[in-house]
Amino acid sequence: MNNTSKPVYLKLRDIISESILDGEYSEGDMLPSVRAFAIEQGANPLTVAKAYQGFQEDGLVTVKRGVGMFVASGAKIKLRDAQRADFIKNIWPPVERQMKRLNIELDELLENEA
Amino acid sequence: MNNTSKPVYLKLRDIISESILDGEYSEGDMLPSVRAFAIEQGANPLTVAKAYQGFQEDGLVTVKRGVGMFVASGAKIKLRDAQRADFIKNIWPPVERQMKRLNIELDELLENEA
DNA sequence: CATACTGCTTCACTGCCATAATACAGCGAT
DNA sequence: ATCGCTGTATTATGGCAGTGAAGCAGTATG
Repeated sequence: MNNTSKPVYLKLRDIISESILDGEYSEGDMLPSVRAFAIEQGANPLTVAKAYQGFQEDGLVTVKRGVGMFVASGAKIKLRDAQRADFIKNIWPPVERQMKRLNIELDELLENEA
Repeated sequence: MNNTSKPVYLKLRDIISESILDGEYSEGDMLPSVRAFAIEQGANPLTVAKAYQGFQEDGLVTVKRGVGMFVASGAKIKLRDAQRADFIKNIWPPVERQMKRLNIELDELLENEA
């Protein structure tokens, strides 16, 4: 949703997600280390670790202790499916409800970008 | 623990908004008192007051101290326009971005409800 | 004035987020 | 084995948001 009023570790998680979905990090690639990513994003290493933690719990990254964290096999599809399901179940319904309440048509939303 | 991911005072705010937009409370009508609405919604009076507070700051309700809170003149249109603007500016863009990223077509969203 | 409603203010508790300073543990190259 | 990287655990602290209890303040009515 809004990236401005969101906890840092969730924003970091979104950045990783998008990087994987967009192919910036392919399966088997090593993700930035917690320390490197922390410096890059101006965050605390522990906050980055907290963001990474969710991915390993979901099996999207595998940890080689002492080496680094790597994008797991099938992570891209798995991530895509999970986000699609979440979007359809949790994101879209309130959006559609709001559109109906405010009489917003899809046309006026799609015109705004060529 | 927190099955309700959204703060109570924001949910209350949404309820008020919808009631005004749907015409349940017309302009000049008195809104439920903080205590009455608190009991009705199973919330704390202070939480209700906090929800109401945002509306008076936006000039959508006028306060007659010691009497009650009343829907301001032009509140419905004002509220509708504000929510439309917010939707188009803040809500829709990330939704659309996510749809593109996940290759979600509008068709599969609109089919689910006939 | 007394009563009963109204909104609102103050103080405090709780939980979550982010940060910090260490310290520990695993791996690879020199 | 040592050095330098990797992730992880511990404990503590500051800040902030959400909620709640009690009481203060304004208004209408009799």
